[in-house]
Amino acid sequence: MKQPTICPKFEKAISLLSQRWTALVIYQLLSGSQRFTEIQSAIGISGKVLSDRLKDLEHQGVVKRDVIPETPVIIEYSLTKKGYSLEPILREIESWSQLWVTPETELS
Amino acid sequence: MKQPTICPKFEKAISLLSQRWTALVIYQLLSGSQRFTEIQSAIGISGKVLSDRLKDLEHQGVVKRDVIPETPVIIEYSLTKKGYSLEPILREIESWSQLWVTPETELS
DNA sequence: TATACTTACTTACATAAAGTAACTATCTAT
DNA sequence: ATAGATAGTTACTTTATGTAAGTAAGTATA
Repeated sequence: MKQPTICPKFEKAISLLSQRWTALVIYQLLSGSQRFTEIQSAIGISGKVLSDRLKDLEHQGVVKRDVIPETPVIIEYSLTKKGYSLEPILREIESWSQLWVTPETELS
Repeated sequence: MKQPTICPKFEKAISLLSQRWTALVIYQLLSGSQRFTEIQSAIGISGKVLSDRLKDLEHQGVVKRDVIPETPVIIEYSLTKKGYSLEPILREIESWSQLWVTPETELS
C-alpha cells in the first residue's frame, strides 16, 4: 500500500459521471428543461434506465422534477444549480471530442 | 423511436469516459507511468477489469504499454499524447468535486 | 533442491447493471 | 369506441463487473 489513496470527493464525482447515461442526461438538460420522452428520444435511453437515472440525479441534487398542473399534467426535468455547475466538465469533453475522436475510433 | 440528435463524436467521448474505472485509470496515469499492480492497488480495481481497461485504452490510443527488458521484465503503462489531452477534463472534475461533493452525498 | 514470493495477467463462476418488450393508468383526439 | 401520447413500471434477457483462484516466468531464501 505505497500508493496515495485517491480523494474520496473526486472518486464520488467520478462515480457520478461514469455511470452510464448520466453525463448524457445532464448534457441534454443543459439546453433547458425537458420532459421524460424528450430526453428519451434525444439520447436513445430506455425508459427504465432513464427513470432510474432521473431518480438518482434528483437524489443527488443535480436534477429537479417539476409537475406542471396543466391538463394533461406535464412533468419537466431541469438542472439545479449543482447540475449547471457541471457544464464546464461537459464542455471540456465536448471540445476534446472534436479534437481527438477520429472516424476510426468511432467505429471501434 | 427517433434518432438520437447528439453529436457522435461527443457520444463516443462520453462512452469512453463513462465506462467504469476508465477515468480513474487515466487520472492515475496522469502522475506518470506505472506498472499493473501499482494502478491496481492505487484505485482498488480488480486485475480482470484493469486488464480489460488497459487493453481497451491501448486500442483507443490513450494508453501506451511498454515492455522494459530488465530481469525480470517490467511492464509500464503510460499516457499517450491523446491520453494527456484528457487532463483538463479530469482537472475540471477534480475541482468540481471539491466545490460540490458534500459529506451527505458521499454517503449515498 | 524445495518453498515461497512477485508480477502480470487469465479463467471460471457469481452477482449487479442495463437492454428489450410489454404493460399500466391517465388524458386527448378522432 | 378506438387510437395515440405521456410517464412511467414490470418481467425477463443479456452484458458488465466482482471475486477468487490459477498460471507462467522469474527472484529470493533456507
